[in-house]
Amino acid sequence: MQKATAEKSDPIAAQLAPVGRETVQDRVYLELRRALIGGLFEPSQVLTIRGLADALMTSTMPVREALGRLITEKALEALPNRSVRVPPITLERMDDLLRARTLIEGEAIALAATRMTSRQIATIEAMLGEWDEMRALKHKKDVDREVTLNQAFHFEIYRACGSAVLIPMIESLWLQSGPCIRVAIYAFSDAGEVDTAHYHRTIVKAIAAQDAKEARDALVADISRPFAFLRSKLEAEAKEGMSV
Amino acid sequence: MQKATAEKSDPIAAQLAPVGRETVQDRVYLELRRALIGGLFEPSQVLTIRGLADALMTSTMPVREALGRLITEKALEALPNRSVRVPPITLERMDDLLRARTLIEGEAIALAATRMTSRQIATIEAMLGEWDEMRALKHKKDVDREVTLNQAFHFEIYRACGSAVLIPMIESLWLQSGPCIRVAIYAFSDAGEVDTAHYHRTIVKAIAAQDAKEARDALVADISRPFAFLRSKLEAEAKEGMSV
DNA sequence: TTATTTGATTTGTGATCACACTTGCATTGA
DNA sequence: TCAATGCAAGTGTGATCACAAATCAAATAA
Repeated sequence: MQKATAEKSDPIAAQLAPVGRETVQDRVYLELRRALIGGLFEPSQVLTIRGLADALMTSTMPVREALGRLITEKALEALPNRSVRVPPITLERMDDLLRARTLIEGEAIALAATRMTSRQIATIEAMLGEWDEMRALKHKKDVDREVTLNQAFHFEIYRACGSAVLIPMIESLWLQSGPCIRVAIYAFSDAGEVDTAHYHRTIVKAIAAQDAKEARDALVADISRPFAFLRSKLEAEAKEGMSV
Repeated sequence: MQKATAEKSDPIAAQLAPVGRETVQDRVYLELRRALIGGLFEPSQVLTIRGLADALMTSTMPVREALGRLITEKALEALPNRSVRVPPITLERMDDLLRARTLIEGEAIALAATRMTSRQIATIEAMLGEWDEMRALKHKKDVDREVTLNQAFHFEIYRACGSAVLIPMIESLWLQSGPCIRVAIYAFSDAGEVDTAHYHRTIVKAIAAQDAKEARDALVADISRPFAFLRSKLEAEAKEGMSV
């Protein structure tokens, strides 16, 4: 019995879960992904291989490969100096990202709206409740939790679209817009919280009714908001920079 | 004068082109990309780091990093055995890829249709002529050249859409559908050539007229064809497999 | 003959090292 | 005082090695 595959005849194997063998590189990659989507790095911040390796308590090898992967999906940027940084925010890039996100995530939610099972719908409804719960005790604004919950809500829907091609593209888009979004949420967290829950409720309602068009519209409104916030902030800063 | 930046005041610097410093890893990555889009690897083929390193005449280091990057953009697939292969063809994946491509490339060409300068339009018109030229001496069917020219034509248009976010996504989609397309072209190269030129002419005409909708429709028809070919081939094989 | 086991080879992963380039700072010169 | 020079620390890249896991083939047992 040298085989690695679990055999039904083995009564012990049936009780054991496969232990999995994820590599250090994968852990580093996923950790950096999490940090980027969560906005833990700020735009234009420069990252060094050895610095990250120290922080993550590994050698440079897994880090450099993870950085390379993040650069190819445009989550990070390779400077001509060969140093790498998280891409800076510009108005053009924001608009570009928003257009791509409405296009692709809109398509994904339209597909999901006609495919989600009642069980899946129940899951995102439960998330709605979790959201209200968090908002109830809003004495401390827990931006991290807010971001995480928002991500979980959206991807629970996207997963249901059934497209193995669209979902990675959406993840890439979130990776790219993560740093921007965090800046927007920080700047407008008070104004943002209320509306987010409202839009999410609209989305759930539309999906429950299997109304693809309504779901898409609600989603577009949801993801457009932080971009609009950020845009107004950037424009204000630009104007201020002019006058000073 | 230690500075690396070219200075206008220096009469010598004005005549020298920057030498550039692309890494071995980049060359390996681009070479593998080219091979994948061109369909030089066949679906389900397994690739080894040391094998590629020998073929490319480098050490394993640049190759493994390039493979990692290609895996993150789904151009290659990491098996649980930790070996990597080019993804196999399935009907579901084909439909998935086609849907994503019509969605995103359709949007890109619609944007390009309203933005292309007369100079850019002249460029793709010239490509049309090149296509006819190649078809004129079709005694030997040069599939490589056909694939290359087709790619150049499409990306000349996509580049004009002005979206730094959409273009890399399109490249990723071509990377993923490259192996499938090559199989389709090989199987139906005789039937394919004529129509390709026709659709490309329609596309150019629509763009020249700045008709975004017509351009999108023509593009969708163009990229749907090889997928439809491949689909009929796969279905035929599946039926054959049933009866045998 | 067929199934299992054993051993040799191949393969991916991570660590370490050498080298070249960049960057920052102190020193030197006008 | 200010710019240019030179040195030192830091950083990315590629090569090589050690190790564990996987694969394949021959040998053995049923």
